[in-house]
Amino acid sequence: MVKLTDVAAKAGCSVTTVSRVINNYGYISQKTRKKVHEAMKELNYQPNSVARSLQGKKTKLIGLIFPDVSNPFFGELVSKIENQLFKHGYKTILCNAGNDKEKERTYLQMVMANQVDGIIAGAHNLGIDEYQRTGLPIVSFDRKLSENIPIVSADNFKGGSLATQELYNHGARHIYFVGNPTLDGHPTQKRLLGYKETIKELKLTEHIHPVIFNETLALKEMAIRDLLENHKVDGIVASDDLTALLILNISHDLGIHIPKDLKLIGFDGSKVVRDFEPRLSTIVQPIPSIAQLLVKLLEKRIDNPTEELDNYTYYLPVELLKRESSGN
Amino acid sequence: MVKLTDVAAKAGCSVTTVSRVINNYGYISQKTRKKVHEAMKELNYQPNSVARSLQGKKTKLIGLIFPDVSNPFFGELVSKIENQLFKHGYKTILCNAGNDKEKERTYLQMVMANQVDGIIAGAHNLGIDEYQRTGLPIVSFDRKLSENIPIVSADNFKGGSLATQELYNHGARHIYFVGNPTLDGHPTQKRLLGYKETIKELKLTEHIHPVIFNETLALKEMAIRDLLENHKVDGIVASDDLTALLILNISHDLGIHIPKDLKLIGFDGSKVVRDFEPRLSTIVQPIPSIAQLLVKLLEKRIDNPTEELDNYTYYLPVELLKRESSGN
DNA sequence: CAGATTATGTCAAGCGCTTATCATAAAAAA
DNA sequence: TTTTTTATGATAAGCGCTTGACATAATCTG
Repeated sequence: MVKLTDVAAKAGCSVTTVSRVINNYGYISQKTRKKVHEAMKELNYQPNSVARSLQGKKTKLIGLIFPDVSNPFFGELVSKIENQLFKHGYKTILCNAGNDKEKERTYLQMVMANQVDGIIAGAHNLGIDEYQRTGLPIVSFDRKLSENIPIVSADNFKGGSLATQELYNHGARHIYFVGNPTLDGHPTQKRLLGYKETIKELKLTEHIHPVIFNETLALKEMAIRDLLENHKVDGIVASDDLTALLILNISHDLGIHIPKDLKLIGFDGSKVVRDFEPRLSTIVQPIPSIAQLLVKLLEKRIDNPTEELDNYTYYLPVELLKRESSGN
Repeated sequence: MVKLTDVAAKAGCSVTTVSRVINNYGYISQKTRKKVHEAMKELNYQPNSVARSLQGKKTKLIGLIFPDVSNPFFGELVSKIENQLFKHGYKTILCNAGNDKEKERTYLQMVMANQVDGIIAGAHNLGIDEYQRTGLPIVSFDRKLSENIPIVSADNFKGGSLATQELYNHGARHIYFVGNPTLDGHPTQKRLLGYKETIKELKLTEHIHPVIFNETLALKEMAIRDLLENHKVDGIVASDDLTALLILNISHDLGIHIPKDLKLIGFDGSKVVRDFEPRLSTIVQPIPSIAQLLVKLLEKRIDNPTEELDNYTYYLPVELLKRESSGN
């Protein structure tokens, strides 16, 4: 482990001088600065960030708490966030909290113990206060944690509405909402509300068919099969793309033709799904913008924790991607 | 920030005693141990891991360097690894290196500066020596870095072979390998070798049609379109599932029926692809086992850096998932 | 009850780095 | 040349925690 004193020795100056170069304060001549930099390079010196942190310097670590990167949407989101963070000089500590309260709690403790500079919260198994109690700068994705924690989210309501309207425009009149029916501030709730409102405007009857997120594949398939076989349905707004894909597949098995017999639209629009299932219409969340804004807000909080923001709620515009499945 | 001294005060004992219960050494009565634990709980105390690390204690941080979690395969792999690490008390620092040499290098520096206990290397833009030079415990996924760095990988050769044989069994005689053609130790190379060997055994002619990983979607599509339109082909071994999906889609566009006109098989078998594209035959990598083994080996290295392993190369068995696309 | 064992405390050094203070030296400005 | 300004060094304290050395109680054993 090469350390500060080694650099000083190599550069032929005092540790104070080296520290001055690194932290850029006090008087330093160009000549010594160069000498020091050369010594650092030659020795391949990296200031021990652990020791620096102990002085109260920033750790440049951010805790990312999300459900699961094996889900393509979260995978892409986390990927973009990590990239943004990197650009701003931060390292990412990743937690896949799944729907595991205990794991999320433990991680919260862990990242605190590691003196992270802030947290981006995207999994929401825990209550507000557990996050609040960390005393750390936090920004939230897709769910309101508290008044003073900024929340970034796609315009889910608008998305639900757009999706419903799109199916209607292509002739669907028995339009179901299929997906997570929970009403507890989960992001899909707003999608549902957008659906409901539009259904009302269109003077149609609302139909909600629950397919729970955390269920096994088989149970989800059963629920969908039940819907397709036993209900009069000619349009489906799926709460997310994966559910939509399931519907696509099962329809095919049952000989239901999409979009002739059934019009379908998903939600999320991750790149993977867009690129590799080109038949599926969907509401696209602006993942790169979400990532950018989350990081920007978090950094603002970190640099100035007390400053009030002029806005704590950000709804980023979604986009309707029209493809075959909705009737195009 | 509640600190050790606060706990000591609360528990009515000395810092030494508190430290003794935390680090579990020396003599401690059950009574005091309990008192201390209660004090810690009441104050919601977490030992400052930064300060501990400075004493040379483990940081319990692991650097994960992979191409990109927005790819479903890596998403799932990283997810499983993170879970394993968590079970073993480690936190995960995530780096999506993409194919960016500079970013990978910078991350390597960063994680060193953060005193990580070890690295799991899955992106391979850099040379051996840059990893070697870290002096950290390392395990590698899918590529040989050096003699003394354990490498875990699926049995890609066997996979390539199985895939080819499967297409043959269903009647294909003009079997192409489509994907990354590089020959530099990239994991797909072994898949290609498995294909080649089997083609030879079957007394067929080998055909390799390059579709480069990092190209844009449009260019990949062009390459595939060219293949399907201008070549006599009735079977395709794709180097990975995403390429296979592309082929599936383009075939459909061109009115080529799979599996009647063309038999197709992919590679990777991430859960997302398996669950949501049930038509696709593929060679399934045992992601959970890979994750488990990587973590197990890394921990072994961390706990005993000098101990020689009895094996530095691990090929985990792949599984042929037979579905419609290959002719079932 | 003496001696061993167990339990706790006090004190101080140190992990690698930052930073303030004070002192001194070299260069630039007057 | 004298005064400022700029550049560097020596020294020490401290971030929060660990750990060893040493001392002193309290408890247990035979």
